[in-house]
Amino acid sequence: MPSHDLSPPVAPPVAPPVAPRSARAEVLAAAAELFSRDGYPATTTRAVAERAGIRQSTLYHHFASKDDILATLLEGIVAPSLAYAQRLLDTPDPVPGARLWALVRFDTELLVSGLSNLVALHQLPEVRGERFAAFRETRCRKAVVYRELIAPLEPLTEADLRLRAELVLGLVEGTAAVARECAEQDAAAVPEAVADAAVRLVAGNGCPADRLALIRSGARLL
Amino acid sequence: MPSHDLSPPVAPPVAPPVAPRSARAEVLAAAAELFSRDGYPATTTRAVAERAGIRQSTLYHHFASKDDILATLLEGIVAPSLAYAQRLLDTPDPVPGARLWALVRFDTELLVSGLSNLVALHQLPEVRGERFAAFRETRCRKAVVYRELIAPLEPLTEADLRLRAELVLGLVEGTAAVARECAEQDAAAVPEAVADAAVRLVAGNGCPADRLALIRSGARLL
DNA sequence: GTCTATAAGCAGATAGAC
DNA sequence: GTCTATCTGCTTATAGAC
Repeated sequence: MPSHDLSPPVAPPVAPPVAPRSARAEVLAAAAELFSRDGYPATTTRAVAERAGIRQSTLYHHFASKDDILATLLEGIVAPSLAYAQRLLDTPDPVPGARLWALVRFDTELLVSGLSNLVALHQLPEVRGERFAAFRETRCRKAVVYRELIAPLEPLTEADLRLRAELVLGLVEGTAAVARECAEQDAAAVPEAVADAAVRLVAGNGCPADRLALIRSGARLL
Repeated sequence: MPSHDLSPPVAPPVAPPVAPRSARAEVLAAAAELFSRDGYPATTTRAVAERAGIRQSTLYHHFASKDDILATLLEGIVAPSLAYAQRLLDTPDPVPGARLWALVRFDTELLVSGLSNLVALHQLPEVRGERFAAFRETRCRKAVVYRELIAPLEPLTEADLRLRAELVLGLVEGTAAVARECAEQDAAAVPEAVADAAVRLVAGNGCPADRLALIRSGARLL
């Protein structure tokens, strides 16, 4: 006898509209929000658990420690940035400065999109530990990419090149926190403004508006 | 009988070569160092007291709370910056951009001279409390000064002006932490490099090297 | 003003039942 | 995998002698 009437008359359950995040993902999301808002040391594992809808002790089935949560978060956030940066290195510059513009825009967008304070953590004392070596390593590689993108644009000594790359990084990271405050502003405009500023900052002989427009259009090809 | 042989044959004790800092000053110095190095929440009052050469409980004879120490520190650091900024506002620009250059240089020097992380604290969650309202207020006034120094340099909309001022602030604050890492670099050169970068960043039509040299020399008159 | 002693609470992490 | 219960240690801050 066919069992066709045992099959449900309605459509079988499909994925709910909101993705059914695993408990682990729920914890990461909660931690990202709280670490950003209140800072890492000030956020208790109890608060993270509560927001994730589980008990404090259950955290330790998914993560070895509080540090482990932070490290996972940081690595996951920095990874796309580095991937994009590496891709840019393999692409020729359509217009001189276009790749730099694109990378700064990408990074700033990453930072302002909800996790600004989190990425700003790279300069926090907590991240000095062994557990975060991989994260710091990634940040160093970012600095190298910036140097390689800037080098063809300006005749600079090695020291000046390093310095200017660090200035761009400082601008990106320093602006992230700032951007959150000015929520009044069109938040979408901030990453592009930072990218413009970075290009002007790097250009020793100035970067007039028309050349900047050229760079912007070149960056759209990347 | 004269007691002349009771008086010491050597010179009477004079003030020791290192200034005899009061206990309060000692605490502030210790806290500045530790808050900068390890972060505010991670620094215990015990550690501050130990470094200051007193017991933990004795702190509370000089300060009402741990927050009180931080607030005192922050206000003391930001005050000279604001004083200098206000003075600049009362002085005409010898060369367009000279005042901006001078202020950025001053602020960056303040930040890199040992207390970088401390000033970077302004964007930390801890400083959101009522106790730190005065500090936040000061920072806002700094932003206003930057706007007023930038406004005469470029024809900008109100929104763009605000944005560019925030970018300069972000650059200054973001670079501070960075500068510490590159101790290899001539640390003295960093503030001037940041000032150069700020001027280039602001200039919409570019700032060639010769004009920058002019600005630098103009800033020396301030 | 500095000390000893201690209060009162909360942190991160673990044990073990279900 | 999630829970309840709890351990252990450390935190800021206070009380009160000297």
